[in-house]
Amino acid sequence: MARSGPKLTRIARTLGVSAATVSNALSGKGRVSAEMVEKIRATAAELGYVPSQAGRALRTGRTGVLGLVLPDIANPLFPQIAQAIELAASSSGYGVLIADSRGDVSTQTKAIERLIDRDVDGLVIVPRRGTRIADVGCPVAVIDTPSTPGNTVAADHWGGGRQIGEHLKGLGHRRVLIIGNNPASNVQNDRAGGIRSVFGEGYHTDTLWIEPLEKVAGKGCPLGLPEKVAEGYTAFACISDLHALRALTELQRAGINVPEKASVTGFDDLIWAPVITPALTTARMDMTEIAAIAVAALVKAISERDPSDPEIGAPVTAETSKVPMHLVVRQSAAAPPAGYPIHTPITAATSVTEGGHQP
Amino acid sequence: MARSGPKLTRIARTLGVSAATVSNALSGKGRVSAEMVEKIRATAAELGYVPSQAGRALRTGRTGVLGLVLPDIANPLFPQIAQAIELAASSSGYGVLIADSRGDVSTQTKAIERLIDRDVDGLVIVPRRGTRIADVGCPVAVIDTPSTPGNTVAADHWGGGRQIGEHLKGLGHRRVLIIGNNPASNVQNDRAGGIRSVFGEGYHTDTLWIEPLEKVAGKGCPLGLPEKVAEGYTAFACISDLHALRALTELQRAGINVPEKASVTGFDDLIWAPVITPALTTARMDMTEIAAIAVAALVKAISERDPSDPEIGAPVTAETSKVPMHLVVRQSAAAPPAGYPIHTPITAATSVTEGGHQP
DNA sequence: ATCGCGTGATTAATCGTTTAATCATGCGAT
DNA sequence: ATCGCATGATTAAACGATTAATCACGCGAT
Repeated sequence: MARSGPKLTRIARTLGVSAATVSNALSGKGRVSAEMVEKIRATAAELGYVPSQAGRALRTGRTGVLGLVLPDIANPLFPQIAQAIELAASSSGYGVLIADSRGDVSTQTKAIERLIDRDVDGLVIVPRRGTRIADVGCPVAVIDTPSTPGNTVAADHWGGGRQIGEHLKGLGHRRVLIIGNNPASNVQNDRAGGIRSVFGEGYHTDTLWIEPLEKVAGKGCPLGLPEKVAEGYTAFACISDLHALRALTELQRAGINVPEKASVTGFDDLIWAPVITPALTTARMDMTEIAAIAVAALVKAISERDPSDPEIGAPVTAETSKVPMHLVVRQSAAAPPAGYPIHTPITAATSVTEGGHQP
Repeated sequence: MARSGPKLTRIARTLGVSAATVSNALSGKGRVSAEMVEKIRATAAELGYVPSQAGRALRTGRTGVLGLVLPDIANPLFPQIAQAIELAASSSGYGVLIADSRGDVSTQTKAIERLIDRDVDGLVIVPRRGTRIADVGCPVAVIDTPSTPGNTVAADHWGGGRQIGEHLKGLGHRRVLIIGNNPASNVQNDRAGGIRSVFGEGYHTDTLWIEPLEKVAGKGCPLGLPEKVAEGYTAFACISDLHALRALTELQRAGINVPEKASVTGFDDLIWAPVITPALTTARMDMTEIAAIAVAALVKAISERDPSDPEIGAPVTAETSKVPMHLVVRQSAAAPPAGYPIHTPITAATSVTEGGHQP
């Protein structure tokens, strides 16, 4: 779209100088007298001049656009990510081009290619489960989990898991069921691992993976949580608010009140977490921070890229970094019910058996 | 980012022809012999040639990029919209640049400007509540509700409301409470209106707007639904799944089982609607269809735009169209409890006052 | 007086593609 | 034999900005 706005030469002509001078003045690069700069700035503003990205891109090889690739754009966490990235990018003067890589890995690859073909200056990729991003020809920042090797920016999912775990432990829970979707996801594994890590001797944790279960029982099938309660589980630590919601409604439906009879926690602090009853206790990642780091790394890589004419491969990458998660305590997790430790495990942790009695 | 790929001239040189011929062959525009076209196609493919968007954009004034402006990117419906638009756009050869207009109207205006400044060929805008989009200098498709005047593509929210209403009425409900967020939203108003429209004489509906309520009672406050049940309401028709979720958890928590003692319906079919207990009955809009229409209209407007050199104003627009919604029947709505019609309204008006007694 | 140099601004080339205008050529019709 | 014309390909001029190279000029130092 050729914007209506005036061109560079228009300003130049208006002031009787050359286009080069105007360009220099506006970018502060060449040698231009202070007063000239002032005059040019003024008329540029007055005329509402906006440089043509196309012209600039052609000359400089920079489009000022970042690509954002998402594993499944329909992911409920997506809004947070996109919003944060867009904000960070636009305040650094970059635009954000999106691409959905729904479906399999090949779709992800194609999405990346589409973006590259559109000459993005860099990419932010939230990879599909277990995907490793191949070297594309431009700077890439991957948002996944710190345990993923290489150029990754991520929330400290493991640490978040620990926080949830500590919280539950502090409340007095000894038997907790971790509920996740798929163990192939690095993020989910880290979260689950973090939770498990705080429950040592004398405690018991088990993990329920939904996807495999649904393979046999059908999509949207009951998770069998009331039975778990009967088995002595008092807390359900879900790897995502989505699962927490599912668990919570299933329990309440069965007359098992949350948090009186069972505690439920989530992850991500999705938009509805605060408004359900009981409001959900969860762990949130600091997307603003993550996005800021990812974009900053990208911008840095992009600007450093220029000198190296030979753009062979050289997928400049963001540094690895780890952003802490925040525990959001609300009402869905509380102390386990009074007469609870009927089913305490016998084995390894005898101590356990002792510890968890009486009201 | 100057892609590694070969330039147009590279192909030209390889075959010993001029760049113009290659361009013509690839675009099928000028006069090129069939065999030449074939040869050029072949080597282009072989060399992995991808045209430079920058070069093309500069010459043609077309960037091949559409802008997507969202009222609140954090809106849970956003993923569906973005995904659908991206798909439609990319299969028409367009890229999608996003901009978040969170916050007030002025932010929305700025977001639009940012996009325009980046030379998008067209815009898809999901406006903030009650916003009217000013004439920007490029084709615009607005996704809102059919009752919004001018160039709009939208789901038939009113019709969706009617479907929900009919469903509830068919189930035997006579007193239904409509729950929405804010009456200033065209979409919400239409949905509510559609629901109301099916309940005539002998029925009673009332509407609860959450936002005003929270102004005084605080965010996340209880909606007081158990009291409403006591007043004789048997169905809660929520304007969004978000509200439905809130209603459902509040009711279940109070021991009012859904759908046995009260029915709950939503709108939008958000991702978790099928997995909660009971699974949510809701009305879904056909985003794929809506996106396809919006993008098609935009693409048409863009291509027709060229001849008209004078690009003064002329905000070419999408035609108004209305896409039907789909009722998704699941478990959260059923017939009202047996001994229920104690409180059946007598006359339209008085009924209200009377209606609200006895448990 | 001249050389050198710093300053402020201009020239001109370039990025890669498109496209109107031009040119060369061969062939059928007058 | 020549004119006209269709065909196939080439030339060259944009598009709008950036930037290396160049230029004009005045001033202080030799």
